[in-house]
Amino acid sequence: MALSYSDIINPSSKHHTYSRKQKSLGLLCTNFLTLYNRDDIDVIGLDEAASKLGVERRRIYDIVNVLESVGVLARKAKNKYSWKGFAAVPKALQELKEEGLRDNVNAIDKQSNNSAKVVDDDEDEDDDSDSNPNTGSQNENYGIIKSTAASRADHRREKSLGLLTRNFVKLFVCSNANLISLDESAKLLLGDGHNSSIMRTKVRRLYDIANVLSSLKLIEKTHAADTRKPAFRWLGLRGKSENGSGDPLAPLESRKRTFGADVTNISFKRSKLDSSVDGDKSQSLKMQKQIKDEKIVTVAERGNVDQGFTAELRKLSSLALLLLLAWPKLATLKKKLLRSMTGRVFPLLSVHNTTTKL
DNA sequence: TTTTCCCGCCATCCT
DNA sequence: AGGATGGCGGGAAAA
Repeated sequence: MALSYSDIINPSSKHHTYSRKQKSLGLLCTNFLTLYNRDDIDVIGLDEAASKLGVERRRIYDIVNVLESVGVLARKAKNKYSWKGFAAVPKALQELKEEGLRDNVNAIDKQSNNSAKVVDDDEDEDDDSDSNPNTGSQNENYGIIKSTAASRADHRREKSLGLLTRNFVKLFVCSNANLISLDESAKLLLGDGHNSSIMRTKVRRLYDIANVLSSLKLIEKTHAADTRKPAFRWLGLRGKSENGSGDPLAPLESRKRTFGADVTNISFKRSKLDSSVDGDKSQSLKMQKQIKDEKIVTVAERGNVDQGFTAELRKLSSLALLLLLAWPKLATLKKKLLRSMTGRVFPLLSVHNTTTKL
């Protein structure tokens, strides 16, 4: 069979031992896509997907939740999702953008109570026990956040992978920063001060999300321009302008379907494993990332003045915006700041970015 | 070592 | 009750 070994770059691969790479969420998502990204697909059954892809149900939930957040899928019923395809992504992103801008803007007058939640939150630190924290308080979040009814135990939803995904995407879509590291994200999506434990967990989730978003080519992993710290760059719908009917996602790469690609994930347990049969697959090579080398954060007009300083300022302002977006408590301060910042020292920060880039 | 992040236990949310 | 969902974090493969 196609024996393109799991990794072209693995000459010394003795007897393949357990490899996380072939079990990654990203790969699973890619396989999921090659399996269902077709016009004649309507509904997708979770069990069916799980067995076809050779993974346990649990993993399907993981990718399905983020795919749904971006519009590629829509939950139809129990165990059933409908395929929307990449054609639905632009709209979903647009909505996320509006939603994000809206509810950080509608924080206008809220001085009465101190804490508000829009992005995400958790409970108080340290014990405290008993007595449910929130509840009674008159939440001011007007609509937007989807769920119309605030079910009591709906507290769970607030930590869902889906919500996290949407908020993560909002960070990119609502600001002009297109490069951000996961722990910055975690910090932004969480209040700044938090248990390292909470943070760690949040980052774990972000890794999961980032992997499938990467598979979708909505983001790409790189490194911060200055530091070597890994970070993710927003790609959005690349090579998709106008629109012409259909869809298409494939930015470049006009390859048709990938025949012979084994879409099934071999199921080796995490420990040892025999050597019978090869489990290759590796459907097509990754795809050349050829996003040119864009320098630092966002484009910005090519100034030739204090390049370095300007870049730093930009980066700073971007982070500041993100922080503000994620921290509704600072509504008032935010307004003042934006008012004074906009169109001046931070020209590229004008909130109403306009033109939906994506 | 640190960074990634898979695995699957088990709490929750539906039927 | 029983099945569908999906937090959550241990701990091991990858840098």
